[in-house]
Amino acid sequence: MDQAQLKSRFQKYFLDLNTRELGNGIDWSLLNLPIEAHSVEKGGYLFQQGDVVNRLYFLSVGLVRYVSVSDTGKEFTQTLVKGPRIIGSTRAMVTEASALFGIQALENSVVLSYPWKVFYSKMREDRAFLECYSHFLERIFIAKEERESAFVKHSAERRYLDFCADFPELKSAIPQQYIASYLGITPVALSRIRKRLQTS
Amino acid sequence: MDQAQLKSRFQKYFLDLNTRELGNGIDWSLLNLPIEAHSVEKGGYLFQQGDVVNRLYFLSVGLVRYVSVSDTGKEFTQTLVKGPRIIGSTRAMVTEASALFGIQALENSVVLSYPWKVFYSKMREDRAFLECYSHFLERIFIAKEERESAFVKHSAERRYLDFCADFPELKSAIPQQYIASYLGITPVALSRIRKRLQTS
DNA sequence: CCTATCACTTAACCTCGGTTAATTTCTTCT
DNA sequence: AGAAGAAATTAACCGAGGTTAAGTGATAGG
Repeated sequence: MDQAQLKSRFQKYFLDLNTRELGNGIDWSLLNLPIEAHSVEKGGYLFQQGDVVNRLYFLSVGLVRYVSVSDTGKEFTQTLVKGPRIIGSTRAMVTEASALFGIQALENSVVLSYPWKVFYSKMREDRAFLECYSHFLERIFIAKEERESAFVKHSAERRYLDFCADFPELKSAIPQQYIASYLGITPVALSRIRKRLQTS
Repeated sequence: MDQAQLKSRFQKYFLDLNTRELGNGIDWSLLNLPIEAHSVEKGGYLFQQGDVVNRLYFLSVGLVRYVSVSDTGKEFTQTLVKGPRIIGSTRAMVTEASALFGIQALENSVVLSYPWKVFYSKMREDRAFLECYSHFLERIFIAKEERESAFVKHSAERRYLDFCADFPELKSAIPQQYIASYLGITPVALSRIRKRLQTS
């Protein structure tokens, strides 16, 4: 696929970010910057926890999880995301610090990227872009707020039921160990919960 | 205190949000909107979990905690914040949904506020404001990313030690039960941890 | 100064989820 | 189809933290 096609994919998604035609005003001509394409095969990592990553990534097609590893070696899946969607670590990108989590592909995936600093310094001139970017940040923040709330307020069993309701298509598509890791428990514990549920 | 003074306090803080003189470009004259002042005494709530709150709040002076209550009645302290700082629920404000947490004052506090919709619809015209707002969103998102990471990666004991290092001034200023709630454990468990630490 | 209240500590017991390991089922590759 | 590897289940045991309740300080108001 050539640059023009990659860019139009990226831009099309960026526009879709907002229902209220905000994105339409963005002046993409500001941006003459080569876009990069990465393909990550199932099980592979786009980047690892601890890497310094200052690129803006766009998962064009595929499925990934954000995974962080604890002191004691336990894996926790922060998010599951299906393309097309913007992915990456806002923190690492903005602060140029090393990432607190890695991104692993659960299916063969295609990712596009721009270097954030350059991308942002070009686009920040554009009011429409800034408004889109704010909306994007609002959305990811809200998602985090909701996930945090669910985590703190509900039991693992309840979280599993919510997961099944929220992602019916993922329930059977991804290995149970990743679901467990998303729920913050071990595969063994999830297995126990599933048994408890089916016998009641 | 009169309107002019309240506004200048608010604006001064908004400018301080960014080290790189972003805020200086904001055209505050766009905003002729009465600011409201609330005083919340120690133990009182600015708003409760479940309330619909669509205002932008600014904690001018004081100390508050964001607290959410679980299914089973357990309290969890999401954040502790000391003024001057912008506070509130981005999610509730932006989506006009009911808040997932309440805000309780741990000291007598003074809070200023604008109605978000009106405030934003006036200020969004201003590129400098949008850039400031983006930076604000980045910052709160990054803080959440870091707290989530600490929660997932570290034990309660480690989180307590980190808390003491991060907020030495709060360690003795607020009741231990709130620290426990911030760590995601009960006061009893915190007491056990403290004992374990001092004997070793 | 005394009492009521609130915060903190300590102890006994319990529960949920973690750990390890053995067993079974599902995939995938030749 | 059959073998090898990965994923899921199950069981036995353990431990961190929850629960309840009793006891000890502290602080504040009368």
